[in-house]
Amino acid sequence: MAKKQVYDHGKIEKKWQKKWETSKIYKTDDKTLKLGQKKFYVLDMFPYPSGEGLHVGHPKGYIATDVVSRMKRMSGFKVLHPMGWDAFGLPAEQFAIKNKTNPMIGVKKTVARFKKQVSIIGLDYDWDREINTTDPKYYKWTQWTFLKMLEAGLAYESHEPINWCPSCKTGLANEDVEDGKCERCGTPVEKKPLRQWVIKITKYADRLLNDLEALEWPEPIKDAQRNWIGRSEGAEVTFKTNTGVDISVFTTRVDTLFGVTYVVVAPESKLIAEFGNNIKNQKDVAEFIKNTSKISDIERTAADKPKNGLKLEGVVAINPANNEEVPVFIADYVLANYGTGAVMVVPAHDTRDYAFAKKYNLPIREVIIPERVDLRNPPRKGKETVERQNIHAIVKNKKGEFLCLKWNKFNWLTFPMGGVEKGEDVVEAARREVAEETGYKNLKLVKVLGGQVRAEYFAAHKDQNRTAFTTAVLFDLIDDEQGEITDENDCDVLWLSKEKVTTENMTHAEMDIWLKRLVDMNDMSFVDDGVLINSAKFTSLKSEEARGKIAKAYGKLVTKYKLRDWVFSRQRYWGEPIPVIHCAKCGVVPVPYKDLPVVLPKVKSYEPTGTGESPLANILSWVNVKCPKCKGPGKRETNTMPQWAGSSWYYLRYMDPKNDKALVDPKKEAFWSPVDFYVGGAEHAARHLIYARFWHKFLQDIGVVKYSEPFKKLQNVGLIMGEDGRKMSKRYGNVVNPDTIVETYGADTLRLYEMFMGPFDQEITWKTDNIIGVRRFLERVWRMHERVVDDKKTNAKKGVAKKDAPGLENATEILFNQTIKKVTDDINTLGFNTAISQMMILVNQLEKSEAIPKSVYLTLIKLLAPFAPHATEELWMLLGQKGSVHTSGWPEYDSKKLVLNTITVMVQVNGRVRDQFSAELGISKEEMEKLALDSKYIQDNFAGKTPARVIVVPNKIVNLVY
RNA sequence: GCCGGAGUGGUGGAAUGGUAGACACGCACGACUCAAAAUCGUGUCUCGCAAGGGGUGAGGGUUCAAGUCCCUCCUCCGGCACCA
Repeated sequence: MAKKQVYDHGKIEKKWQKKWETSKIYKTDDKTLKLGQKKFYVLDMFPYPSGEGLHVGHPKGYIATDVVSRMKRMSGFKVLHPMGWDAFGLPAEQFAIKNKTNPMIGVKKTVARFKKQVSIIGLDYDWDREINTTDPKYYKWTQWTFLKMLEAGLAYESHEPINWCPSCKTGLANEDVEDGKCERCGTPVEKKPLRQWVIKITKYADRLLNDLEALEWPEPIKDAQRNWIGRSEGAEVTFKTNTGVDISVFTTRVDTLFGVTYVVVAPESKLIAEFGNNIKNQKDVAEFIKNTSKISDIERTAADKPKNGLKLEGVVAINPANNEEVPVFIADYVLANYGTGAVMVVPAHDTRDYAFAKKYNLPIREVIIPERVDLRNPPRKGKETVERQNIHAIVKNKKGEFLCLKWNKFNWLTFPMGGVEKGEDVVEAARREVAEETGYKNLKLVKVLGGQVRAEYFAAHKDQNRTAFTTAVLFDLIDDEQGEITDENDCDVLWLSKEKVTTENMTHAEMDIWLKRLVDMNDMSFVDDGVLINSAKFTSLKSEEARGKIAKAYGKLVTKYKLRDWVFSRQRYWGEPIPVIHCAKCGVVPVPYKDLPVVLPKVKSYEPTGTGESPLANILSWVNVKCPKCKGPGKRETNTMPQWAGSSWYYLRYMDPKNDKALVDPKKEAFWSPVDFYVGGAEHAARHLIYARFWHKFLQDIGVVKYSEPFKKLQNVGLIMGEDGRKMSKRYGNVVNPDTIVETYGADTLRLYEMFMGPFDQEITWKTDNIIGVRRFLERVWRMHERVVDDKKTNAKKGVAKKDAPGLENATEILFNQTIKKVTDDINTLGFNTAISQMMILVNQLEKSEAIPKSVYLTLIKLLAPFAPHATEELWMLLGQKGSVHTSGWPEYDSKKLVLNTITVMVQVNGRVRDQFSAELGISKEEMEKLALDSKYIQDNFAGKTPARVIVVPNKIVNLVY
């Protein structure tokens, strides 16, 4: 048949890449779009073409989308698989500064290099749809959308302090700050008041949160977004002050309102100025504010976070719940831009407040206590309920044993315990009870073990239900001196080791709490929900119930988000100009739509000015324009947009890349949206993926797009690490260049290897040594073509009828069908590694036969085509097939031929495999059981015995339980 | 601290609750060769000569049966973090 041919990957790959380019077989023709036609939009997160070039980690995602795209095309879908460039931003600008050339030139070069590197891998992009965010024809529509947002009141100017990177000399959005440092250069970020454009993304917070639900995204990414949006429900309560200015606070724990012992205001809060001369220590306050602003965020939020504050002398706030006057502080642990910028402080029930209160020696008032119901002595119906103040005395001797009482009458095991009598404090009461019940006199107080615990139980010795508020007091025993035991209860006094003092052994319902407090002696603030005490008419309510009632009585329920509005200005050159004009008379005037795009002018110096103005401010001929409204003198906005602007909607432009009348033709948008499959790095969870979702929702609101979400299914690519286990980076000298691998092993091998390495979404270490495995596989497939024969011949040889093609032995034919099914399923679920391994299994099997039916081989070639497009295309041609394998149909399997007729049944004894036997598929349960009992192992070991139980799993297992 | 994810041979990894280690790398031995490379074959979790036993981070539990489900803990990775 086919003549002998060597597998020369270099020659083959170059040849087909050229042919595909000229024949445009991957072009997505959309002249004939019909709604309802099967479509598949598969998208890579487009790259920032940096000068560094690619390493082998970069194309992993591109290869995956390529495999999916090719498989879908072969399956008859209309496929959109485009690529473009996200090219605005700092790296290109730094390049410009260094070389004093327009960044456009640098971008052109790096794009060309990038494209070349991508091309040799044989990806099936439709390059006619290539886009570039820095192309004025593209950013015209970025600017257009901004104007629409301005119109909708979503874009506004603000002068509040923002994150400022002193090294990049530009403002940053919250999302661009990591650990208090600039995400790009690592410089600690400062706060700087600056005029800037901000977008009200917070208005979409609820929709961004709720719509996550229906997305087929990895759960961790959805979680990261939920976290970032940070919805929290709470209450706003207003504290009146003696200054006439009210302080409004936000809290999620309004149930603790009666425990407020002071109020704290953020140093940056406007309230400070509003209090004015009421503040008696103005000088100190000013000093404190100055010092706080000097410290960068990174220090302010450093590891152990010391909380600094200062009392505002002369200012007192009134707790609306109890009309109590409480002092007002400023402190650095309160943020101005979350909630109301002021908090009510409840040291007893918040760890931060607790730390602050301890440091400044402020009162701590407990209003929530844990509660337990004693399940072993639950309250009984019909019995009187008595409230009691109790103590539990926990006494430890030098051996570390605890003093306990064994109650003979009730089978109880308790600490010495009892009620607090009039005029006694808890420590006195505890000493008294120990003396009365055990005789021990000499105790040294260690500490009171936190606050009270509420417990409900039945006190059998007094025949009444108790609601006890119990305090535990911890003592060390000084010596064994014992007085007389005066208590009349029949108890034995015991010393029990630590191991015996457990929740199981001890009768106290509060035991788990005591044990926890014995271990962690420091943290005494109780932050969980519980039962209210000291809270007037709300006392005895549970936290949750109390929140609703207290909020209603003294404030209102509100919802807050951690998400902040999007700081949209950059004081840099290389970005989309924000299309507005400032006019002395008319204020902010949008550039008329017909004048878009506002093209970025060429400048001599790209250096950032650092003054808060972008370098554009120096180009007077560009800056000075007529006001479009009054025709008077105006000035262009010189801030530019962040890099995230252009990438927030690029996926829409691929659908209609050359349209100069609209952002995208609605018909095309309706056909292609949403992106069916989106692949990229997990690092974009909180930025690109939030901005893009927001942008899309806005476009939906103004009728540009049809659906509410842009990306239906998202998949993260796992990083490829260097051979040393570290991130691939020039810094570590562990970079592997894909060009070298393609040169030595071929693009098909590289593709197969990257897909075979391991689970697609998992981080994995590159090992050049392992590549040889997939290369050998490819060579075996290649050599096999020499043994291909017409199906008629193999059928004749095996004596099978023609219709039973492909004329394989039964077992092989089953394997063949299984392979078609598994490869198809696995590509759909991104199990590329197991898809390849299944093909390897088939090939290993086919290797054993002398002749391979042509139809079988052609099917194998098709299955392999998405992974190794060049070699398979060549083999397709060598076997005399017409057209391209990539436009041939995707194979289908025979669902009747997925399982063998002869099965192997395992015989288990007590769940462990001991023997096996063969049987016909579909054998009855009874038959299986009988054969299992007849098996050699059972006969040898259990002859004559009847199993206690028999479990039969049809066609698989018989488990005999003896 | 909070929220996620993951721990399986020498290595990468595979296993709808049903034969743990598929597939591949590496290694060992063998065939071919004057020889080597390439290729092909056999073996390769572990203890044991064997029969047999043990084994999926640790410990418990559910089940006829657990890598898989539940609980406690340990380790590693990722995200968020003074968000009231």
